[in-house]
Amino acid sequence: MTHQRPYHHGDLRRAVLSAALDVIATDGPSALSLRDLARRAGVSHAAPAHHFKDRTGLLTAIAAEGYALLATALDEAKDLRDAGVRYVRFAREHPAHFQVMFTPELLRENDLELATARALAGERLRTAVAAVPSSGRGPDARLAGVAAWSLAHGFATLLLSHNLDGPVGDRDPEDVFRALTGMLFRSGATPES
Amino acid sequence: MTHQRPYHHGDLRRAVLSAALDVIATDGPSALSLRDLARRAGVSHAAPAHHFKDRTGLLTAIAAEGYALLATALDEAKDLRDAGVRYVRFAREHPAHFQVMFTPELLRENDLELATARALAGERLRTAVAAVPSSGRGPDARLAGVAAWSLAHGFATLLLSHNLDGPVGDRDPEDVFRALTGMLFRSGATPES
DNA sequence: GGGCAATCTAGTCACTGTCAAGTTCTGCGG
DNA sequence: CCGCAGAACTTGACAGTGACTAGATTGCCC
Repeated sequence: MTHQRPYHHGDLRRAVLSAALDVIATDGPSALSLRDLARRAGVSHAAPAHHFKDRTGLLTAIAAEGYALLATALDEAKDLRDAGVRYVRFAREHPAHFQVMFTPELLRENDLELATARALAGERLRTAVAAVPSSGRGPDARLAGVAAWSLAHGFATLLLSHNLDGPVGDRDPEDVFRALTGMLFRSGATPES
Repeated sequence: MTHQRPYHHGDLRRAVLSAALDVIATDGPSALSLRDLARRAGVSHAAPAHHFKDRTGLLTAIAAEGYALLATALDEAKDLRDAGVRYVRFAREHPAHFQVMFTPELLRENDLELATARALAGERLRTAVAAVPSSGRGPDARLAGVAAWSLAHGFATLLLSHNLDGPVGDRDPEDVFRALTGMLFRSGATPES
């Protein structure tokens, strides 16, 4: 596969992508520089633009890849709680993807690959919600989906932004999340006007 | 009437801040340019740097202001659900603040003003959680707080990233959120539409 | 008034994304 | 095996950016 490459890199697209994921995970998307990525790959400054049209194209590709990864992760979920756990795990294992996926102003929203990947992930989410018997497909099956998604998404987001470092401490975040869902969905949960 | 633009702007700090909020709300923090803000204020390109040391300083000031606004909003909350509603309302009314507040890599974390404002907002959140009688101050009062925060934060975040445009439709997001909490924290009170 | 610090201007430097045009390699039909 | 179309990459240029500096202007307080 890869051997000597004086001129052609071999798999520049993948190299740039993974370098970008590193940068985003540590310093955020705004610290991303195409020239820096090119430097890391040992390639001229304009080479990445050939694979991803521009900066937005690179980020869009990352988001699409993220939605695809999320879809496969949710695919194997046993029930809704497991789907939530997998959602949180995905955010922790792929923080760069996660961050970019939910920052629409960085993406080319009309990109085909992005749209299909996102649609697939949304489908997976919806089936996980529909698997809960009590929610049925009533008018508030949607509401249940929004509730579950909000909880998982909020937890993941706060986790990544280091806002739960205190409360969670050194416990396994997935365990904490499981405890959360057990608390909310048990009958006779904490009443509240 | 004001005659020709004087040498001194008058309130450049406020002008730059509000222009920055406009830009961030529509195009995100990465689209923010100090030079552009200076241009909008009709001032030389280096003028903003005198008020906010650098780009990071500007964003840090915005985040601090955001935490202060959030603290006062939560201050008047009647109960935990109301606090959640106010949290969502804050995110919708101050999307730029909200976005910057939870993007730590854009901020100067050791800034004093930021730290105190954040601490105050956190205090308000904690008292709102503690006001729920059954949660008491047991070992999972923390857990309840994380649950409530995650739900509200996730809902707000998904809302701002236009991921709930479908499910929520044209309903008032605050009403939807109220319905959510009624669903999760089931009690004697029937969830309203 | 006189001085002084806050405020703003003007110029520079290194860096960035993007474009256009050139160069080198690869795959493929003949 | 050849040759050539095009993909992959380079090179060079341009405008815009953040950060820094030195200097100009102004309001303000004694």
